[in-house]
Amino acid sequence: MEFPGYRPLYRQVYDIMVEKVAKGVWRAGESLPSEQALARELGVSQGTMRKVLDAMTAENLLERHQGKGTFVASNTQERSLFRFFRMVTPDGERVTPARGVETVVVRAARTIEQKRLDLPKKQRVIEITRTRLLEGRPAILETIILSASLFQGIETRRPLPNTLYSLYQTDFGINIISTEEQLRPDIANKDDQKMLGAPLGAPIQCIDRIAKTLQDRKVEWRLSRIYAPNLAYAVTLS
Amino acid sequence: MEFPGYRPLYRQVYDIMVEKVAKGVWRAGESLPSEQALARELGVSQGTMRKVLDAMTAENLLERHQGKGTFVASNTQERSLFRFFRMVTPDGERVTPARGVETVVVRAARTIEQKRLDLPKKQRVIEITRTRLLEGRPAILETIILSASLFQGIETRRPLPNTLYSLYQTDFGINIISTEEQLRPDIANKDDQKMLGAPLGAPIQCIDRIAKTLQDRKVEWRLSRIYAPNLAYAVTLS
DNA sequence: GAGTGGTCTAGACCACGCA
DNA sequence: GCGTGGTCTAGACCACTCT
Repeated sequence: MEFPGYRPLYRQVYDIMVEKVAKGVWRAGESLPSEQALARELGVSQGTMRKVLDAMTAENLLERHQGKGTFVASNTQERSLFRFFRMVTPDGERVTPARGVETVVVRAARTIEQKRLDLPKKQRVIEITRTRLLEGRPAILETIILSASLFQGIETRRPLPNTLYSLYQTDFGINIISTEEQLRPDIANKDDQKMLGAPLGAPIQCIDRIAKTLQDRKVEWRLSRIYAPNLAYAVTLS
Repeated sequence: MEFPGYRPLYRQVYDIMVEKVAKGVWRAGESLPSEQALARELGVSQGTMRKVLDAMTAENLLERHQGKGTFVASNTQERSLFRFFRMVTPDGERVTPARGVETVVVRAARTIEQKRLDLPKKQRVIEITRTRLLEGRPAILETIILSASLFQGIETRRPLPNTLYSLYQTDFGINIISTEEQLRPDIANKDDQKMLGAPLGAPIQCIDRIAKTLQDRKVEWRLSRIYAPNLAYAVTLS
């Protein structure tokens, strides 16, 4: 690993600004000072400041609106769904899930969970198991693992909202900005039959997702089993 | 639909440059004139030209290298695979497919094909059916539909390369820059059993892909059936 | 009209690749 | 040492929003 002997100014400013946003110097949805003010504050030109703010906007970290100002991006419910929930009808229209039943337990972390979430040893985790409805029918069986120390008290919030990521942000200061997903096909087992009404042996889409914060910290591991014969998982690669 | 009464200069320059790249004014892999030269040629400042070139770089249309120049992005085989082929091992390591058997036919387009590829009526299509190997085993069964007029003569090129997108680019001047995919789980049928050695009823990942050019023209429709028990389809959302 | 982000320019200097 | 892209600045003007 070569350490860069040269660090552009805008890179340094970028790191400072990301740090500030991550630390919550400004709340989600709140407006930042103007370009001018920030540039003065950090002792750089307005052009350099702009480069930084534009970069952060491109990464969905900030939102800028001409005439209004620069705002910390907020995972509103719709936006959060729109970004990370990818199921569509054959026509390409997005569907949105509704809440089903849920159970929450706090327990010791298993080895695999420690590994997937980079948890320290002896860490406790929160396990959320829930179903979600698509088109009025139970269609998704989800197991969600969270670090108990990061999400202290989430087990007492019942019922949980449908879009957990906005809850993470508003109540725990944790802003999910990217996810890594792996998809595998599977066939319905007895659990799927019981919870989703899927015939044994029916095709199931399994999604294994790790959700990460700004600083690339892995904070949620989610396993979803989806039985939705008429829907597909849509993604655009470019 | 409001028509924008105001068109920034860099937008106009962007459109001109994209048009030039699309028309093949410079070949894939070739270098463009320098920022300075292009700016002079189009009568804008170097800063504006830079903004355009940077935007095109961000869209994988150009590549820029300090000290060397600006180049038309080329879908080299590895790059093309890296971008659009998403299968990974449980550890997250990418696997690359190898060529299997293939058949090519030219025939009249079906209604569904006309619709998916926005083809004019009476258009003929080329249908490529092939298998691809993963880890030495037949694992992917693919049906590829192309407009016969765009890819005239491709049916005589046997064997076809593993990475079709570089062939489209080098021999037909068609540069795939984005794809829209829909994933659905399915269970193995007799074809899958025969061609891939999948047990009847085994889980199969189906991918329905439309590939698009720079101008958002839909040029390829590809249906893949994947039987790969130890692999997953990986994607990062951000 | 005041304040914000958005565009555009001109010019200086830096880092990199290559001959 | 030259030419390339990469960084940084200072300043002008434009478009949008709100009051």
